[in-house]
Amino acid sequence: MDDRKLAVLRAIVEDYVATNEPVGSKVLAERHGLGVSSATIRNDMGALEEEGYISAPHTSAGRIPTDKGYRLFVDRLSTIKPLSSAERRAIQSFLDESVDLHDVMARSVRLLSQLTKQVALVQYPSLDRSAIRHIEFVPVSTTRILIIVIADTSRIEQRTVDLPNTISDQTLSDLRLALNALLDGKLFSEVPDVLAGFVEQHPIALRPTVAVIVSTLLESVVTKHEERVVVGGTANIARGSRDFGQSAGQVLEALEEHVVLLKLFGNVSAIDSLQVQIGHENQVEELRTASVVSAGYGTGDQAVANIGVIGPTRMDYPTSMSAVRAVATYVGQILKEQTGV
Amino acid sequence: MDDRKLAVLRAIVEDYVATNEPVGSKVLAERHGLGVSSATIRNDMGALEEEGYISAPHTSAGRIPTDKGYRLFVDRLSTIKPLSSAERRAIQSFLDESVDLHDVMARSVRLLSQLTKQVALVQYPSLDRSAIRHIEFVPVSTTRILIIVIADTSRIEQRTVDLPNTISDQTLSDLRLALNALLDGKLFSEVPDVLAGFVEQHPIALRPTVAVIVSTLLESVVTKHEERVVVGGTANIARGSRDFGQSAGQVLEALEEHVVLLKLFGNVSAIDSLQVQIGHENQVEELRTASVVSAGYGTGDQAVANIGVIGPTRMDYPTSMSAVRAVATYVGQILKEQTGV
DNA sequence: ACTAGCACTCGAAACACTTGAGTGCTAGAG
DNA sequence: CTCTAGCACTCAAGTGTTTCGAGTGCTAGT
Repeated sequence: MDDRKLAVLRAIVEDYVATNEPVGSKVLAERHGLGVSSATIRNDMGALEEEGYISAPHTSAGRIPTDKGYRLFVDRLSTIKPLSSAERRAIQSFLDESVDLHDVMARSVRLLSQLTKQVALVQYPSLDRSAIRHIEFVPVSTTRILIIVIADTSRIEQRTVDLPNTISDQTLSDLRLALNALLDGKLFSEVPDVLAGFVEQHPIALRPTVAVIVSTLLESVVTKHEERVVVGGTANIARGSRDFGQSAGQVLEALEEHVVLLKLFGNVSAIDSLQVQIGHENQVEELRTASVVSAGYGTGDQAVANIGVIGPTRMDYPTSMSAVRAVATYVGQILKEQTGV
Repeated sequence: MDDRKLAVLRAIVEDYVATNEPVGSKVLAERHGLGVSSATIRNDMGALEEEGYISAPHTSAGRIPTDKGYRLFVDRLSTIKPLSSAERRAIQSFLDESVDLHDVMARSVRLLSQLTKQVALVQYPSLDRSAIRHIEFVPVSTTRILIIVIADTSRIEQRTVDLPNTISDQTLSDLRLALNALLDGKLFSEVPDVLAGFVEQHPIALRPTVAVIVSTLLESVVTKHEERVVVGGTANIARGSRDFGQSAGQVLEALEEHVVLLKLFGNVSAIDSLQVQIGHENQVEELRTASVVSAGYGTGDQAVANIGVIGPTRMDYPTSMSAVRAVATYVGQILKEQTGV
């Protein structure tokens, strides 16, 4: 593809993102130093339109990039804009103040939405990728206990469970020791295998009780564990209200469905790998006019969850990408500091 | 005040809430069975306007209620519409499926926003009103532990802390037992008093370590504990976009500031007491065009936090009030079931 | 005390008209 | 062969004007 045509496309994208107005050949020739006249640019634009990279809302308006145009821009024309060192410091110090996991999540989402002026999405560390650090039983009454599972990613799950029989403090304590010995450091996904046969190792009188505890444990770590996602900066949707037009409500609605958000992220992407989904490329019907920029984060070399932003396809990709990458990196670091050895 | 004038006011409020159009004397006479002609109603409307209960956007439009008008309506003219038993069952069964505190909060906020078509706000149980159920230490490395505080309201706080010296499992266990013995059942607010002098009871060699633990504990339960609030149904703002007009963005923005939300709720209100703040009555500058309906909830006779909805002053108060009350009651019940004895 | 009738007001919708940015095409220059 | 200048054409958006009608306040009458 012609070099100048690419330059024209880049100029169109950048101008449109900056002004939110369809961009015409004239301003392009004047303000973007392409060194050719508007007529020449018109020819190139014609060709670009032919090939599907740009389109005109109507005859007498300028051109706007299509999803395909943005895709080419992201893939070949843009360089991820590095953050200023002041920004980096600001991010780091803001996240450093977090006292616990919720705080880290809340601060990241706020940070990201402010940096990008988009809606930010932050997924809690996925239990599928967490290991057990500790299990605790807290007696609530003689036949009722609170089971608490602490993951190495700082996530804490709790379940209340009613026991068929009363249980002594001593037995409970023994059970706790036994389970911790077995499960400490094990991945959540390994738990069912490790616990196979565990119930049968106990005296018959105790088995119903142990069975209830084990099944609740299994339920909380494998079957029914939720993926949690935090959303922030929804006000940014209303702000640039032109972008989503009438469908702003639909977008907001979709963002309330956490299932949708997870679908949007797809699988947990590898650490440091930026993923960009433009417009129709994402999996969610209602969000076909939106783009998602996401990255995985994690404490080691393994990613534990995703983080990202969602906004109109007309988005400042270079900035969003660098912000997402930076925040993902720092969140990983903080988490490592808080939970690591 | 004249009975008929009150009836007219009620009709205006109900009609305006239903149609979102300024209501004129004619439809009022025709559709609300007041048994008098439009001219008579015009006279009454004139009087009501004089007294500040309604106002006209412009000469040739109908009237709309003022904040003062809504206030009178809520105080004297409306009866809280009871929910159908089907609705009650639906609420109960939906909340019954919750597995833990987060789940209860998430489900309540969703439920409330769907029932009222407004933005729902649910505050996590306030730590100020919680007591300690259990404290746990999980060693992360030889000089680093995770402190976990479990409240009787199911809230769990965690902090990672670096110790000045290594600590043996035995010492840690002793410490845990001692602290639990001291603090179990104590209100968070009582903790500082109870722990006064605790450090000094330990051998000098241990004191730095104990001091760090105690100060972190204090910090997490008193100084720096957050009030957490969940917001849901923000899409409802965009939906009836006429209501907030251009300022929808501002409203969304305000709702992202959790400090603002707490200010909005004010103090935790008593259990079962519905509170209604109309328009300018609330404490938040940016939300002067919004009304808040809230109630306290709790596991016993003491409320532990607030729950409510926020929407335009033009809101269906009877429905909102009954929904808020019902959800508050059920949330209290569920929490009691999950945490209680 | 209520109602019928009437003149008046003023926003909203409809319409015609103008403006100007942007286009495609063609002919000519380098 | 590539670029540029010029020109006729299109069409959204803005502007001014007109019409329409819902709603009002007032007055006279029952």
